[in-house]
Amino acid sequence: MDLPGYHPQQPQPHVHHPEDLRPESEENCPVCGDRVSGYHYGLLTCESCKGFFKRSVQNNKHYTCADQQSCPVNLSQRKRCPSCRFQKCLAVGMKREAVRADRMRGGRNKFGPLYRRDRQMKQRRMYNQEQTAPNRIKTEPAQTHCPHAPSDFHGIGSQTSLPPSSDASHHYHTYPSGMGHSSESLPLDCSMNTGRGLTPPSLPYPALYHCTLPGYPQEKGGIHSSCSSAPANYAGHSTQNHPFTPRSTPASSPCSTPSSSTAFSQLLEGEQDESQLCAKVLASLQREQANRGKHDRLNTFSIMCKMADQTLFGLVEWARNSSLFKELKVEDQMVLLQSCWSELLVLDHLCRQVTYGKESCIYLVTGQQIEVSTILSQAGATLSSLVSRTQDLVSKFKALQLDRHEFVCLKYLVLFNPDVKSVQSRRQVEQTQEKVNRALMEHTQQCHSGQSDKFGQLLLRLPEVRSISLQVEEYLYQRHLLGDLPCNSLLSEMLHTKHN
DNA sequence: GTAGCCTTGATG
DNA sequence: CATCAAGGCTAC
Repeated sequence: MDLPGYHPQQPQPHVHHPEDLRPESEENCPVCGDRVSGYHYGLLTCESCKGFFKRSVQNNKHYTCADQQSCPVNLSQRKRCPSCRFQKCLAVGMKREAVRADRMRGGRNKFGPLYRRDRQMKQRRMYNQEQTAPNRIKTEPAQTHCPHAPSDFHGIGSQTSLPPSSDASHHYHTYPSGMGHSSESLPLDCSMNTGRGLTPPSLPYPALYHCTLPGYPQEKGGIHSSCSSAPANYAGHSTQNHPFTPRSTPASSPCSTPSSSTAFSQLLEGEQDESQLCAKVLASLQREQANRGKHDRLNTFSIMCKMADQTLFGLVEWARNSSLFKELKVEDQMVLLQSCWSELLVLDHLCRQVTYGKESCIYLVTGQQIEVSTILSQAGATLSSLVSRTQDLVSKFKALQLDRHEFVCLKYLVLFNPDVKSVQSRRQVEQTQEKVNRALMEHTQQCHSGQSDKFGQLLLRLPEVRSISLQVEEYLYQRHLLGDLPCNSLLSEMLHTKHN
C-alpha cells in the first residue's frame, strides 16, 4: 500500500486529549464526561451513568426526546434528556445484556475478559505515551479548550473541550442541537501561524457544474480560470497531480498480476496523494484562520465543514478526472455525484482510518488525530452514534485488511450506481460497475486467496457505508438549517440540491 | 428519578 | 483472600 506517511517538513500530527494532563485513573465517562468509577455494562463509565443505564434497562424505559434527538449529554445537562442520554449510552457501547434479568448480585459476567483486554490496551497505550511524551508537542493552555471533532466529514460538534469546572451552558442556548458554538479555535491553531495570503476559500460553488463541467475534459484552466469555484488550495492540482501525468505504481503495491494491473491502472490513475491533500487542506485552513480577527476565528464545526468541503472537492475532481467517468454524459456525471458524494466522503474517511488511523483515534485529513473517547464524551447522541458506527466499520475494514486497490474499487462501485434515478445512460453505468466489480473480484482472489470470500465481505459493508452516509447527510442538513454550515460551500450546495 | 455509597459473590 | 462489576439502598 502506498503510505505517504508524515513528511518531516509538514506539521506533525498531534494527539489531542485532555487526559494528557491527568492520570489515567481520571479518565472521563464517554457518556457525560464525569469521572469514571470503573467498568460498567461493557465499558468505563461514571457511577451516575451506570445507575442511569441500569434503571433504564431494568425498568424497560422508553424515553422520547422533546427536541431533535441530539441533546447535549454532559456533566451539567445529563439529567435534561434521558432519551438522548440513553441513546448515547448505547452509542458509546454500553451493553443491555450486562444488566441481569434475574438481578443476581455480585460475581462476574461474560464481559470480564473484555474488561481485562481493554485495561491491558490502555496500559500499553499509556506506556507508549510515556515513551514518546518528551517529543510530543504540548498544547498550550488556550488550546486545552480546543474543540474536538470526530472526523473530517461528519460535521462535528463544535463543543469545546471545556474543563469540568467551566460552564458550557451558554453555548447551548441558541443551538439546541447539542453542539455549542464556540468561537474558540481548533487544535489546528497549534500549528497555525502567520499565513498572510488573501485567498478566501468561500467562493461561488453553486456554479460548480454549470461552470466547470462543460469546460472539461482537459481544458487547461477550465475549472481554475473560467470559474473561481475551486478552493485556492486546489489550484495547480491539475498540473501537479494530473491523472494523465504518468504516476509510478507504489513500490509496496501488494499485488500486480497482469490481469488486475491492467484493470487497475485505469482505476488508479486519478488517485490523489494523501500527503499533498493534507498539506493543501492544512495550508488553506491556516490561511483562513490567519485572515480572521482574533475574535472571529472559525469554530470547530466550521473547520470540520471546511475540511470536508475540500475533501469533497478533491473527490469530485477525482471523479471528473477518471477516464471511465469522463465517458459519461455530463448530466449523468452530475446526478451520480449528487447521489453518492456523502458515500464517497465516508469511504474516503474509512480508508484514511484503515491506512493511518491508530486504535481509538480519528485521523483527520489534516493529519491531526483526535481521541474517540474525547469526542464521545462531548458529542450529542446523533454524533456519538455516527462516530461509533463509523469506528465499527473501520474495525471491520481493518480486519479485512482492505488495501488501496480495493478501496478505489469501492469508490467506483459507489460512484457508478445504475440505480440512481434520472440516469440517462443506465446501461453504460451498469457496465462500468460490472467492470469494476470484476476487477475487484479478481484482485481479491489473486491477492488475498487466503481470505475466503473477501470480495463478498467487502461488498457486504457497502450498505452500512450507505446508511452512515445518509445519517451524515441528515445530521449536516439539520446543522445547515440551524445556520451552522459555512456559506458557499460545496457541502451545503450538495445538501441543498438533494433536499430540493 | 438521580447519584453516591454499600453489599454481594464469582473469579483468579 | 483481594478484586471488582454486578445489584441495592437511600438522601436528595
